Amino acid sequence: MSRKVTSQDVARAAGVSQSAVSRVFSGASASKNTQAKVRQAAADLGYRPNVLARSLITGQSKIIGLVVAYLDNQFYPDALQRFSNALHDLGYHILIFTAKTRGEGVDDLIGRLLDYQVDGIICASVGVSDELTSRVEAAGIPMLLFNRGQTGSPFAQVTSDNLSGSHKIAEYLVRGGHERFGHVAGWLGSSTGQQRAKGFNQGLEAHGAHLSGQRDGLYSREAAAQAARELVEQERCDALFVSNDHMAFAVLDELRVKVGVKVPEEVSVVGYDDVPMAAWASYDLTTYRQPSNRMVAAAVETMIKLIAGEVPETKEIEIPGALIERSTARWPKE
Amino acid sequence: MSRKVTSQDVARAAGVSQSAVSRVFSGASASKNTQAKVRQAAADLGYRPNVLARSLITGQSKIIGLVVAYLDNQFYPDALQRFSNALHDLGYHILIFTAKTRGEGVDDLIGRLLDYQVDGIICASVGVSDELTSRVEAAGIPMLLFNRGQTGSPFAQVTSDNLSGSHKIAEYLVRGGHERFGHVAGWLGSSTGQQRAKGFNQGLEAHGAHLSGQRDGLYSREAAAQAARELVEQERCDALFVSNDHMAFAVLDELRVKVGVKVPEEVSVVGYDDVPMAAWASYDLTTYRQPSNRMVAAAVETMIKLIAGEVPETKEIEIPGALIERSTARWPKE
DNA sequence: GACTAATTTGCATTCCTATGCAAAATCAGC
DNA sequence: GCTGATTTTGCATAGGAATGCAAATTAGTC
Repeated sequence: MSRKVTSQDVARAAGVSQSAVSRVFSGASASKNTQAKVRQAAADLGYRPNVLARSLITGQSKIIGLVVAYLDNQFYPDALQRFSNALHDLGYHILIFTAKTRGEGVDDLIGRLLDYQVDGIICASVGVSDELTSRVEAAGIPMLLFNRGQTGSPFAQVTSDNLSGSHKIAEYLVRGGHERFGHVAGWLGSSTGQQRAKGFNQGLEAHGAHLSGQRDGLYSREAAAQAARELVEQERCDALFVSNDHMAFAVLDELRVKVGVKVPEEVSVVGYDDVPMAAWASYDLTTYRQPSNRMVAAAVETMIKLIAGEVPETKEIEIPGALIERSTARWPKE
Repeated sequence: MSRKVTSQDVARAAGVSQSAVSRVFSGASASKNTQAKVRQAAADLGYRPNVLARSLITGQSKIIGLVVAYLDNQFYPDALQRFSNALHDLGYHILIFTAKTRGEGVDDLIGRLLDYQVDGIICASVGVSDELTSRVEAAGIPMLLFNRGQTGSPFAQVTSDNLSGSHKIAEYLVRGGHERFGHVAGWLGSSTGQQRAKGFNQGLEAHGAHLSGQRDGLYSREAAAQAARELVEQERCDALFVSNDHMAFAVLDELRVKVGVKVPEEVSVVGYDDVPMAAWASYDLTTYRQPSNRMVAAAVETMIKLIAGEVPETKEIEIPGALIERSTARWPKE
């Protein structure tokens, strides 16, 4: 409709030059007088600076690309919300891309992100191919992996203490007096999945126990439910560590309702993440908390530094979590 | 790092003019020969058009602003995912804004959206003030309300059949042989909340029943749980309609675990939305399906039309849902 | 009031791509 | 091979805002 109002229009109305208008809105020096005139004229005309034009010249779009998968896992909408708030407070905005759950097509997504001259890219739980890695590096765009590591990757990463966390879970289950331990892993093609499996294993060994069975739950409800059933029925496990809460809920549904075993009397189940839903009375899931607030804060802080060209002291940030005792696993008797 | 590769660079490398490069990438006419040369040079240099510069001149940013609240209600991440996929397929991208759960500050958000020259704005479950309405209208940016109506609003809107849906729920509960009906409303300051309350009421009346009590659940778990408890303990309701699944889960948790009543033997609970979680075995919630796939499809289609300057035949689109019988409400005996 | 230092201002240019226009090249037809 | 029609190409400019530079204005000092 009404043609766009430009800084030219404001300049004319205020009786100053276009540069003056620009200076007022970009916070550069300007006299009180000009400030007032320009602000007034801008308000009258309904002028707002065109961010796209601005970024063309400053080279800063103030846009962060966020690639996210697994939105059905409550951990991610929750993190998204936090990212959104934190970044908006810093004047950044989020261009969002949802990746297919298994990471194909990510390369294409990121190409499109680069087209938008994003100032940085955050990949939540999404891996990046080598080819893409070099393209992003060549473009000189900071990138950060969230809740996902990648060995040999040049990018920053923020995760929880997957290794020690699952170690502690193993310990907890051993102390709970269980006998046969099973693990419903996250997708073992992901570093996070691998780390948690490794930590759990090491934790068991460290306490003289061992794994009776492990299945890949692929971060999917169906696969996890199936895996749990097998571990209980075939391997006769009485303690299950499920690699994230999202799958753990499926496991609980399967065991309680379909298989018909009592949790935790017959089988203990421990998750990982402590998403809000884990505290809901119907599940009341014993789990390991990934502090998403602190993870997001760290990720944002790091990203801002990277954008500013600083080299953060440490590229791989690990936020410590904590075991949350609830009612799906037998409590150790002290 | 390496300075950005521009169309100039490609032109030089390919031995053609900058305009030629532009034409190749924007699909305008160009000879086979030039096409090949340019494509080759672009590939060598790793050139990709700068979308921001392009949109500056075309006036189309290919960005859609999406304002979303209540991300803890699974309905919205789910919808977000669908929006993302649908819009990406059409070459659009999403700038996402999360609104505080009660809608203050939305005006500010949308101002920032406008700064980015978005081609359109979708507000999911978020109301818009009158002042903002006129600003958006003045800017000539198409806007669409998703899962939220607004009387007298000039904007397009896509909702489910809230009125007839909750009417059917009332009917279902009456036929189930219940005696005292309670309603845990959505936030009654929202049109959706009002409509569902109204439909439920009318449905009861139409079958000779009436409402024994209603509380505002404010779309929050805590408020809903409290409301349900009151309706059961004080109003002795044996049938509850909860205005969305998100609250219904809280109600089930409260009633089963905290209050200790049997669902559906003592109290029936029906939700609204049919989010994926409603089908999970632990809840197995009887509810009314809002077909988010069709709602999103309709929203996207309408938005594209609006952007193209077409006037859609109908501004208020209502997608019919369906009652999903599960196990939290007594089944009517035919 | 004169003279220097410090601010403020405007001019002109830049960021990168798309596009109207005119010139150049290609094609078609005889 | 020539003419006219059509396509391809390059030139120049636009789109909106930021910024280096120099000119103009103001403030500061004695």
